[in-house]
Amino acid sequence: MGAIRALRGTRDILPPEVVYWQQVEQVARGVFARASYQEIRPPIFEQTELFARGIGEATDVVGKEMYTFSDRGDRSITLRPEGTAGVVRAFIEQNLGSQGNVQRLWYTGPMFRYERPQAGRQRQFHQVGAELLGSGSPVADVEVIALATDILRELGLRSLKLDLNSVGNKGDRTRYRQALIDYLTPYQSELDPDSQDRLTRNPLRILDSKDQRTQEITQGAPSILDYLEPESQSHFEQVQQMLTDLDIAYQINPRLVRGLDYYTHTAFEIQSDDLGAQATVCGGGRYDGLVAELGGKETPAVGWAIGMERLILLLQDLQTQSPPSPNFYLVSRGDRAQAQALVLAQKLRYFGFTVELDLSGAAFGKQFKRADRSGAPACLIIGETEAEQQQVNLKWLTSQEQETLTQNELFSRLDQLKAKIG
RNA sequence: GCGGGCGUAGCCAAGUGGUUAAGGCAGUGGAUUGUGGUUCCACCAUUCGUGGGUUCAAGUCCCAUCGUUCGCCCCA
Repeated sequence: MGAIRALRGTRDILPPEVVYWQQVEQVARGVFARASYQEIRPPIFEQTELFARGIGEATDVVGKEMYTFSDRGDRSITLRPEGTAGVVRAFIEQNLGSQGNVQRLWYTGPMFRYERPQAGRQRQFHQVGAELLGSGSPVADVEVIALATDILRELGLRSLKLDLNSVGNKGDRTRYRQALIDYLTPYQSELDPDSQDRLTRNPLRILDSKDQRTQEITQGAPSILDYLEPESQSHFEQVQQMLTDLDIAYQINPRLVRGLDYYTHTAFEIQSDDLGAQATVCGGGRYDGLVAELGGKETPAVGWAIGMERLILLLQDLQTQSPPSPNFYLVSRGDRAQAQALVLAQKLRYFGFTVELDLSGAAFGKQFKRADRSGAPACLIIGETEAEQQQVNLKWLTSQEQETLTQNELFSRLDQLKAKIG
């Protein structure tokens, strides 16, 4: 009947689900705070150029998934498809690295990609991300990976696996790329069509093709790990050693390739078997070239992003959370009584209680039913009689005990009630 | 962008071409006109996502479209 619906790939996150989102945000905030990471909030849209240059013109994200439009001033604008480019732009523009010091930043918010929606994949989706700018040390890589594993572990998620790889520096990758092309070319006609396409454009991505024949062929392909310069190799080895020191389990996956062009050296993904095709909960790595690519000083950096929707799917399987119950449910009937109930509610709130006010004016029986459902341990009742006498009935919903006091008496006992309600 | 499944009330659903579209949860009213969590009764879809078609007859078959879901793709 002409009702307007949410756009495809967007959805309303309703209060029962928001509880999980708040849980994730709270845990993430705590982990970040303890590691001295500070929150940054860059804009949701940026010049298209930022993403084109940062993520890479040849990537699918830039090539066919961005929400790009012209604004009224004829600027080409893009809704951010990921968080790193905006953070790096801010880092450069605001001179956050001016003293050569390390910046530890985190962010959360919506991202936008024009894709076919499926479970764990929306057009508007949300990420929490961490970025450590200004350190090329393998310690930084591991610090950052540990943030992600800490958040996931604190949320109670087990049975996630961490895949680790090194994609080396630019030179390493150029040499490996050539080796891979040399290896694959004789098999060209046997590869799946997508992979044939990539052979010249982006051969590394052929490694994570799901096509069976392509997988068989790549089984015998050279490994990037054999093409790392000694320095890259040493970096990778130190990362592994430190992960082991921290008891963070990982497996090396030389076929792990990230889809965004800016990654160098360490690349990692955290995956779950319970998410179907969209198994990656967290992905990230080192991106030493990006700051310079976007016009800043040469600055090493490493970071990751967690997909909130996917994480919350896992969390909902694991535990049940309900929206919080109020301390008091306020039952009232009649104009004067309702007005007094409102005043009472406010005073209780100022004292720190959570209070839900029944606005229905319905029969007491109905209001009690709702009081019960609200989960409040106690309700306060003001009817015509109480209103006249400035009284209130305090009823404990568990024991059915009820007493009548004056409203002033109630206020004088708030400390005592606080102790009782907790 | 490609391929398959699905779309019945706020939610979960039965219904496989034949007259009045099960049931449950939630909701509303009442038994109980100022006291809940149990119980009982009543009410709650002129209509099956939307539009068209086939048929004497369509929720049921066909086409289109929108949405959703699974896979490809992509990625968090």
